[in-house]
Amino acid sequence: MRDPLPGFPGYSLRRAAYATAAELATRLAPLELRQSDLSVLILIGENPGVTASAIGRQLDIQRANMVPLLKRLEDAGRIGREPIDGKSQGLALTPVGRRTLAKGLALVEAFEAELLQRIPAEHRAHLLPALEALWR
Amino acid sequence: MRDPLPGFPGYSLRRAAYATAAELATRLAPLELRQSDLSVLILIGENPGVTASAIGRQLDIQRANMVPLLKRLEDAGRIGREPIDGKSQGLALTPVGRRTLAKGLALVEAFEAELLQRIPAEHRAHLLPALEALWR
DNA sequence: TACCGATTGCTATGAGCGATAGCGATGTGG
DNA sequence: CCACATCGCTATCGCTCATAGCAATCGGTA
Repeated sequence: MRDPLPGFPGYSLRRAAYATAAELATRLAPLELRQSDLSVLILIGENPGVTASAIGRQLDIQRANMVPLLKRLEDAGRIGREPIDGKSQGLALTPVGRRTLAKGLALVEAFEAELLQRIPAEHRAHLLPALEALWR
Repeated sequence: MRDPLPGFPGYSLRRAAYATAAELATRLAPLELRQSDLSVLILIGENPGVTASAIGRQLDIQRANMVPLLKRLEDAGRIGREPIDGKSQGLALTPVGRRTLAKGLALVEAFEAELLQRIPAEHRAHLLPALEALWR
């Protein structure tokens, strides 16, 4: 079948993103961890005491959408909240959260390394800079 | 805030894909055309008489999800169906569909060219081959 | 100090895309 | 001829993201 779509960088970008996201999700599933959960855990781990709003801004997740995400992490005993003042709360990992983060991070790092391996060597180093130019 | 995520190619890939998809969707909106609609129109335009199943296989869209998509295109008078045999139907563009395709395609090609321009010249040519290695 | 605009966390809701399970009808190869 | 694959379809669900609105609180300024 004639199909000009793969020749479009934007189309290939979306297909590649979907394919890799689906594969990562499969690998994270045994940990009962979504990609969004993990990215939030990573940020909380690196920045103990951050607020939900600050994380949302960093990851471009709307405040409204942080609510169920954080509730899920809290219900799983992975994060704790501590009031900073009357309206803000600082987030931190629990011991369980730290273990989950360690497992998830190891998994992701292995996966990311695999992705790079799939790319022909001569193109490999160019991917990240090219991608960053598209969204940062 | 400390944020190691952009250093992961997979993460940057998803962010870049989302950002560009959102921008393209905005540009297609005035045509009342979704990206999935346009990709299907493109394939039908290039392959008059194809079946819904064949398009779904090519684009990795489940048969079940092709149904509302094609119904939308048909309701908008953009495609027509003609029975091939008792269970298959060939799809073709209507004159309206051809016009829509031409507009959408022009828009997409301009957008894709813009995307490439955003990428520093030394990385530009490497993006497509690197992406294709990740999903094809 | 009193006030007003900005911020925070939240509820409710909808759109878009994708997935699965199952169904009746039909085509096709052994 | 018949078993099996395929086709188009219904129904339904999950995930991600979006918007609108709300009460409470914070912070800078008059």
